[in-house]
Amino acid sequence: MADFTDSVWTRPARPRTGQPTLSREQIVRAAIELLDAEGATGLSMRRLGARLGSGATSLYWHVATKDDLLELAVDEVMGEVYVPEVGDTPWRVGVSVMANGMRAMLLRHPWVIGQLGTRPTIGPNVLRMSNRSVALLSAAGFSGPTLSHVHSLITAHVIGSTTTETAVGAAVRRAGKSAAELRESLQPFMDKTAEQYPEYARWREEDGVRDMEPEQVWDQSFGFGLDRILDGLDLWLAQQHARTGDSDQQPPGTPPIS
Amino acid sequence: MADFTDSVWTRPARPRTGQPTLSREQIVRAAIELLDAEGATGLSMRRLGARLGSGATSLYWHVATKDDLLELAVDEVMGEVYVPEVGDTPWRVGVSVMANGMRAMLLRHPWVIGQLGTRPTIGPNVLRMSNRSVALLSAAGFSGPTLSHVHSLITAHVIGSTTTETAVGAAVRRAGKSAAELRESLQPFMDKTAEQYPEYARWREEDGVRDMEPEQVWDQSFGFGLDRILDGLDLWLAQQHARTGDSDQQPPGTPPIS
DNA sequence: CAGTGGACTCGAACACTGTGCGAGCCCCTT
DNA sequence: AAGGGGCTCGCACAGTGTTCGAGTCCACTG
Repeated sequence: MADFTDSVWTRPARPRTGQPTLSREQIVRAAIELLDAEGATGLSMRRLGARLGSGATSLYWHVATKDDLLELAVDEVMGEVYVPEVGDTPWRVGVSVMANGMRAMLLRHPWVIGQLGTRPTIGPNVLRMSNRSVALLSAAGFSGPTLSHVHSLITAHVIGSTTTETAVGAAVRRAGKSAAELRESLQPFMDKTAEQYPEYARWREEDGVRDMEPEQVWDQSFGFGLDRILDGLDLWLAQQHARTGDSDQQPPGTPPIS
Repeated sequence: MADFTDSVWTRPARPRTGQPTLSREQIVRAAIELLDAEGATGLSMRRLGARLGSGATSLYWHVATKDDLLELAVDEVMGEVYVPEVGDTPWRVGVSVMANGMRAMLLRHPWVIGQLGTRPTIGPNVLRMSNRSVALLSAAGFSGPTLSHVHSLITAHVIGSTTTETAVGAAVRRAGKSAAELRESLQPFMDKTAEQYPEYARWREEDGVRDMEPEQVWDQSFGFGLDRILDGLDLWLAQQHARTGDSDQQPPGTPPIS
């Protein structure tokens, strides 16, 4: 049984010599390509081996198990998200950049979502991100357990909203139609269930979303949520300041209402 | 290829006669039990069949595919979450009850998380929940696309925060140790990486979480985030009211700061 | 009452999956 | 020249989801 202490990250990497034809980095990169192209079900050791021009079981010299490979792949793509250096921008902007960057990355690699619930991510790139995030939030005026909660709140919003977005993305892809066509073909079913759910139906008529690009709607929804969260956090900071009574030193954030 | 139009919910159920030994409901219930007990990897058609005392392939008469079965199972457990009737409580309370209920359900059935990113959930119980939620938010003063965004924001917070929570839950379970023991055994690794990430390390020392029950920390984190979100939404409602100028008619919500 | 058809169960089989094992290759060191 | 370790890979095993066709049983019709 795999102990958590014994994970890809805690175990020492195998020493390398010579010029082997395969390398861990190469395998991870190829795995990511395969995952991007065909989703989580498209990745099998045999197919990955074929893609690399080698036997399937050769991979096991460089990677202990498929699960480890996935963990490596997740951390690798986590490295794609940029988190601003502290002091470069107001904290709201810094957090927004991080959140939007992480969302964009999850949309580029939708298979990551399915991995996040199965094991905690503690790879170097994730830790690097966390480090930056902590710096950002610490400078904003958060500390102790609250800082942790704020970090969780931001990433939870990214993960949560992206989860539902990739879900319908997957459906659209499976159907092989455009999102609009799919909604069209789903219409009769929705009409039928709408009869049972009056509130839902009433809202569906007036939502005024029918003639927008789906992408725009997602972006808007994500941005709206993030803004509300940041507003709520700003409010909390203001209250905290009022309570402790040091009203002379402003936290380096933009005011909640512009 | 499975069209989305052709899903478990749009397809008519098979007509039933006689007293067959298997039923769709029974299969779904057993599947949920298996999933709860052993996680997503523990569910296989053969094992499910064995549990029900029947052949594995008999299940395919009642359920078109394993994917369909999972969809049914997800919707089934979605039915466990209670969403208050509109008017019973202030909207903040109503939303809190819904969010906490959904979180509790996801923690009871951690395998659901892994399903949410792969396909959209449009089962009857989900629709029932959405209907209630729409009613709640509509009464609170949200409408149009914003209402949709608010609904997404709430569920995203539930899904996102539960995702990371179940992730470490899975690790704890795999390790076969308690959460405390696991963190203990992970300590040397964390210490080593902490050297590289100063901010992270500094915060880890002062987070003051080390001697709390992990469950309490999760609860606290979730509650903190939800409160910030609700504050942000209340603020938005207030601004909206100020803008449209009807200051006499208060929305039926508790004030943002008590 | 005989018989026909449909609801339902199930075993065999197919094409896959992740992974362990041991044989073999190649190059570096002694 | 001999050895050994890094590395590749074919075979095999246990298990997966799903298809197909044969078989059972019951309700209805002629």
